[in-house]
Amino acid sequence: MPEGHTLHRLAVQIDAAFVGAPWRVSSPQGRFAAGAQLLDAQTPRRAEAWGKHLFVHLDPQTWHVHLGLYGAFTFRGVPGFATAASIGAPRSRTAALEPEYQEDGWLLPEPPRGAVRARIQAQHGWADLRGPVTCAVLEPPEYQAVIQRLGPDPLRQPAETIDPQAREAFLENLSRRRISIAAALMDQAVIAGVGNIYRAESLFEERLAPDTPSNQISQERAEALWGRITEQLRTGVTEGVIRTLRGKSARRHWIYKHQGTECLRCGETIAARELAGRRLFWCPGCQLD
DNA sequence: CATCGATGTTTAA
DNA sequence: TAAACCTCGATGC
Repeated sequence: MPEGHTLHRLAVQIDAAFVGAPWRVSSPQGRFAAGAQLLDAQTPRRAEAWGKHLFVHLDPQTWHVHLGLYGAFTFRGVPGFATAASIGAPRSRTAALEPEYQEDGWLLPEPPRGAVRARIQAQHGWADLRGPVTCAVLEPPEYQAVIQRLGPDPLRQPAETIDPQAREAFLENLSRRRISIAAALMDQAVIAGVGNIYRAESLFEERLAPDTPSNQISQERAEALWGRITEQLRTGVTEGVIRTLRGKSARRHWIYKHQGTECLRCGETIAARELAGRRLFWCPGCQLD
């Protein structure tokens, strides 16, 4: 589930579990050996999410992680060390840990299983990172370069409010592009944190046709879309999964992966097609403009 | 046991 | 536009 909500949950959890005390960093798989050596024994100062990017700030460097399609962190430790056992792409649940401490007072970690790019360890637990598309140590100018390419992230607005500046930046980005709204929402320079599921579900709830040119959407509709995405992402952070559909069924989404079935709002058959290498889902019956 | 597919991005053609 | 990256649960035989 690595859309924006996942990374914000991850930042919160890493902050709670690792920030403020020296950590141990290794790369059991070996592909991050040099970076791990730079981070090892440092004290992480702050974890931050921006869109689908995770940054853990040390001094003066920054650990940069992007989970991509199938990256994930798994957490293990004493009870209370971490709330979620795994954050990122789906991972099987593991059995409860039998805590055992080493002579130095640190929890004895289990041997890494599979391809663990990075293991970060605190005194009472650890986390393993598998399958990220990005795992790198950045110097301050490199960090600046990464965030300069990112558009506004709805989850960086103050809690329960809309930041007019961020929303305005989104509107400005839409108006300056001659691409469809479906393409624009996937462009992390337009809005950071939206992926294929939030794209489908937000356009559906706003009744926006995916092929509408982004620069032809009225200010009112664009502001409503920003508000809708904000609400959906915040629900994702709270629940840990993307849920746009409320109700008694286990079904979470209005249209994502429900092509060929009846739209729950208008009864028309939900459609799907390929757009820029990703599946696009929409309802031709009620997403009309 | 083999193959497929996925919430994503970068690079090459 | 296509392929590569890289992991693993789900699916199929």
